[in-house]
Amino acid sequence: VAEPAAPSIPRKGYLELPLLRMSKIAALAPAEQAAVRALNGPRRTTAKGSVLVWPETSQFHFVLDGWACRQREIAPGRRQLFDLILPGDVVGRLPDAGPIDDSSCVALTSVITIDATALARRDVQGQFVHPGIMSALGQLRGKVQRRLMDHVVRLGAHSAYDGLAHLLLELHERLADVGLASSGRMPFPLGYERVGELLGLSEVHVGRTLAKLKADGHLEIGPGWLVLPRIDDLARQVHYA
Amino acid sequence: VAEPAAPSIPRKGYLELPLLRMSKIAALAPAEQAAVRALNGPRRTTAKGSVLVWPETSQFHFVLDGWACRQREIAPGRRQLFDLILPGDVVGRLPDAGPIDDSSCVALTSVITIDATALARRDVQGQFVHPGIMSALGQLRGKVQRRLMDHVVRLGAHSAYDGLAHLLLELHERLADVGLASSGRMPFPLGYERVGELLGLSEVHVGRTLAKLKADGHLEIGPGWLVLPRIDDLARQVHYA
DNA sequence: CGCGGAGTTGAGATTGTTCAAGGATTGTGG
DNA sequence: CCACAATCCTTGAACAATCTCAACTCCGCG
Repeated sequence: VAEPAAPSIPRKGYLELPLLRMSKIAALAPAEQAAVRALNGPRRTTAKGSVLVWPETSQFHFVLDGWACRQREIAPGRRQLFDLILPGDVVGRLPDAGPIDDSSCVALTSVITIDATALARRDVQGQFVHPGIMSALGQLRGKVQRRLMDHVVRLGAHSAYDGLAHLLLELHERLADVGLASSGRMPFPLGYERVGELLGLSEVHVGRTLAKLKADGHLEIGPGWLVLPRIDDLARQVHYA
Repeated sequence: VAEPAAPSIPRKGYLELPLLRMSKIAALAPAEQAAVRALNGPRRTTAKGSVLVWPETSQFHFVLDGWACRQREIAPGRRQLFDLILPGDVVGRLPDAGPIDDSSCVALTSVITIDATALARRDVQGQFVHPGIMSALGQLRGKVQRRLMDHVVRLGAHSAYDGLAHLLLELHERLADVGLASSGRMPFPLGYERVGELLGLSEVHVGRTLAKLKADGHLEIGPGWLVLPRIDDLARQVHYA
């Protein structure tokens, strides 16, 4: 039952993803849009399972393709995932970084990033050359914290069923923001064990709960993708957003 | 079995608490310490159960006495607590506030606060008059995010027993920082239902789990206070930071 | 063809919840 | 000083959610 994945973005259009992400927050000036599109540093590929690292000289990066996560190792082989990092997201040490920006960032699939430090350039007065971009980046950091709070609610106050539904709905929303998901269909490259590490559930129970979602007609799933066929119903049912 | 609570702070010494909190992060200049001690605005008392609010003109406040929390209402009568706010902590809208700074802040006991906006004063060049204080406040905001991450770990990766132990150890550490706890003894004005709302547990299970901690010789508890008699053992046992 | 990873299924153990009732403590008014 | 209500803690028993272990399937890949 192989279905096509979500719309794929041509390699040369990758930079549209962070642009879309930022534009969802505030309109960028044409010059700022051009500055993003003009990024032409080397693209760095991080293999699935590896920690994302960058040279000391760089401050932050855009994720152009692939999924990663923020996580903490609790014990050998046991970890808690805090947040997922999706195509179009920003990683690195923004000015005023918080602890979450410093937590280790691990590739869950093969991940392509590009250095975006150039966008933080300042003029001779010390003002940002692209204030709109810097403001958008600051608000993106705010969204990370907001998601962390949502995650606490999922873990503390939701059943496995509701928490899983919330997670999928949140991911759909984030992917839709950058054009990678629409009308319930989205890429989904995570194994059940990773989902379990996000939600504090065992791999087996993730499988059973997903099966329940399927049985309720709320989910179709295949290798690397999934569909929420009645996404509005589901959102209402679990009181999403 | 009434035991004395933790050392009480005389009313006129309340401002030492935020001072201690900030000093744990970075040494403040003598002038900055004096500026904190010189705060003399009216003290505002918020009744247990009420939301903490402040006039529009003020930016942030010190909590001088009492416990409060960050929380979100999930459904009527159902809420998730994100973090506790203890004496000496800062609340309000710092510059660069994140979503958690905006979340509703509810008094869990009677709470006394004082306006500290004056400390954010700037000179004619636009520089902060008390840069050490502002830097400390920024790092305190970072600690909030760090605690939010710890909370995710407690909720997602810990058993009730371990999570509860972690919570008590964290509170002891924070209270000890401002001189309100030492060698395992600390004030503890929370009911079990509140603890349950923090940890995503039912009130009944909180009671049973605390009983288990008592049975293991790790906890003595009374009205408004508790003792962790073998705090180092406990910290080791549950792998506390 | 065989192998390994990922998903599924079943059975039993554990953990945590719910409901309900009983005891202790505290504050209040008579 | 006592009676009363309110609140919080404790306990028991039945139930539900989730975990663990283990076996089995399915599929992609060398």
